Amino acid sequence: MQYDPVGRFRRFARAVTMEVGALDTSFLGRGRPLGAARVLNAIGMGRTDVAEIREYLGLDSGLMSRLLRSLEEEGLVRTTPHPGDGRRRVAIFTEAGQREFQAYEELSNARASALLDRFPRSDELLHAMDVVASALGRDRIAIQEADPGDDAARYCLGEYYAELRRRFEKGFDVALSRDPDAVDMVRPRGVFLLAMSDGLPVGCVGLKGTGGEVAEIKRLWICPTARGFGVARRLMHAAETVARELSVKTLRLDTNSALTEALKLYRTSGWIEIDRFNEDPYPDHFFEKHL
Amino acid sequence: MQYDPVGRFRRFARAVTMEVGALDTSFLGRGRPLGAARVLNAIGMGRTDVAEIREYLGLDSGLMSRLLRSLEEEGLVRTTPHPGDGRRRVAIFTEAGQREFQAYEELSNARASALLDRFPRSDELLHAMDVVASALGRDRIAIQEADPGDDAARYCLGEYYAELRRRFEKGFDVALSRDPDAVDMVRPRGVFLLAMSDGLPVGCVGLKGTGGEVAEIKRLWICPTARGFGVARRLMHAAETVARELSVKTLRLDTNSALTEALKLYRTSGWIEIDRFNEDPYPDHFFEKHL
DNA sequence: GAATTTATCTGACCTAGGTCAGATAATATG
DNA sequence: CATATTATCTGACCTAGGTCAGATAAATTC
Repeated sequence: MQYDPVGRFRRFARAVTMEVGALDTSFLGRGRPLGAARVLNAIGMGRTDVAEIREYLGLDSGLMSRLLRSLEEEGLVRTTPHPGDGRRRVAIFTEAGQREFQAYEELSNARASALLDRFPRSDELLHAMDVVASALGRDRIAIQEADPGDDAARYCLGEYYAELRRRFEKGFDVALSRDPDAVDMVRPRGVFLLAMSDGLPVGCVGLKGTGGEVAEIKRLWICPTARGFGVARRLMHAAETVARELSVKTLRLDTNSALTEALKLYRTSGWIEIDRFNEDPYPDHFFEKHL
Repeated sequence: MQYDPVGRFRRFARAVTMEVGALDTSFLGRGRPLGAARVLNAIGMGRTDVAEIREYLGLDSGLMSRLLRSLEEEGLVRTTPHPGDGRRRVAIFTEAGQREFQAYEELSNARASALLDRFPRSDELLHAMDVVASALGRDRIAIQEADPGDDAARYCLGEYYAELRRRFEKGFDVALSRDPDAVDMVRPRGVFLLAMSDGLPVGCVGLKGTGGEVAEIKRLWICPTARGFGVARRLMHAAETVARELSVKTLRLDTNSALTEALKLYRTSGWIEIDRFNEDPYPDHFFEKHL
């Protein structure tokens, strides 16, 4: 039974603006107005180009200029001309700025931690927060290349194997499967792609190359909270683009009929079902696509 | 596997301040500063006492005064002296004010609706929002009396029956159970209590009286998203308080061993297990408490 | 009944945030 | 090369939000 969806959504909005708003305005508390703190934070997040910060924070150029100046006067930031374009400027932290940013980070982490500690069933709460954040941030999910050995990549692979164990009737043991060597999923042989939603990995796919004209798609996984937003399609598309760059002419993949969403995706995006091409015990469907 | 809880929480905070912040500042859009709109909204939510609004919005008395004045000048609000206390003032809507508040409500509803419509699996999203809102709003859950025929009460009872169907081995059919007459759960014979979390009912309990010195506790239910916050204990405590007001000396209840949390609650709050006192097919445990 | 407390109002003042119209210099376009 | 366009900066100006010190009047306490 649905008890007034709009009312429930608005209750949610009220609850978070009360609690989380406090987390946002907590940028106060170090004797600096919110605007300056936000710029400091944007720089800390790796945005150095002034125009980029300005666009990200939605600021007027005049205001932006003044905020940067105040941070410079505090000795937290230095601005230098952009190497390739003399009109632009880039902002970088001084050592004091780096320390100040770290102080904000620790303050934010401590608050978040304290808030989480207050709740029983915090894993359920975190899962709910993931669902909400993935939904609200669906338009900001970005595809990026990663090393298959990175923490984020290993996290995705771990979740992927866990899901196979749950969904395959006989379970899943990665040792029995043909586990591709990591080097086959690193350029120039292949690539490993992650879908990142504001810092959280929510999907992955591997392109396992051989150095020749045939390569294989492996390990396509989307976090349950990020399904339905077209992330799989974007990951596959990005993998195909890399394959073309690496002069691959034919892509192959195998999958299991328990993975119904994946099967549907392959069938609606130009893949053609072919005969079994390996002796892996888990797959029962095989596909091919010419680039 | 937990991928950095604090990071996940902060990702959530960023996502909602982006999306939901827009919903908050949407109080703009009718040519009125946020402060005035928030006061208008507070009045619309039933807060008429000026001091009460001031405290709710956390405003300085000077600012509050000016905001009220501006709403008066717009012809949206009238202030009159408080009937019982000449220092206080109460703010009430004029007809134009009522219309303006309605306009804000419709605007907010439309935005919420549009935002929800963008998502597939919106029931999953709403459930996640309920989990988050219940957790963040746990300190604002209020117990109130209600008529067992109200929408909110019927919603709780419906969820309660659905849960029994799921949890009892043989299912549950309310027609086979001794369904108390509604009048037994209305004063002066008994009472029906709801736990409300910012407008959403998240729990209930019935006190079914006979007019005599013995009464029964029925229909204790807590919404899954609100469990672990002590709501059941508060509901039971409130029901006992009403029972004492109604001169009840002995409380009884029956329950089923599938409802483990309830059993645990009764055993740790002064209830004593007694022999079966009715022929209802579902319960297998019976308790009594002397007030 | 005098002294204190409480709720509201008023005027003076301040800061943060934001807009707008040029100025300046570098780059892109014809 | 002349002419746009772009990124930033500067000064002038404005509004919203908020603080503070009294003023006023009603209620409470002694």
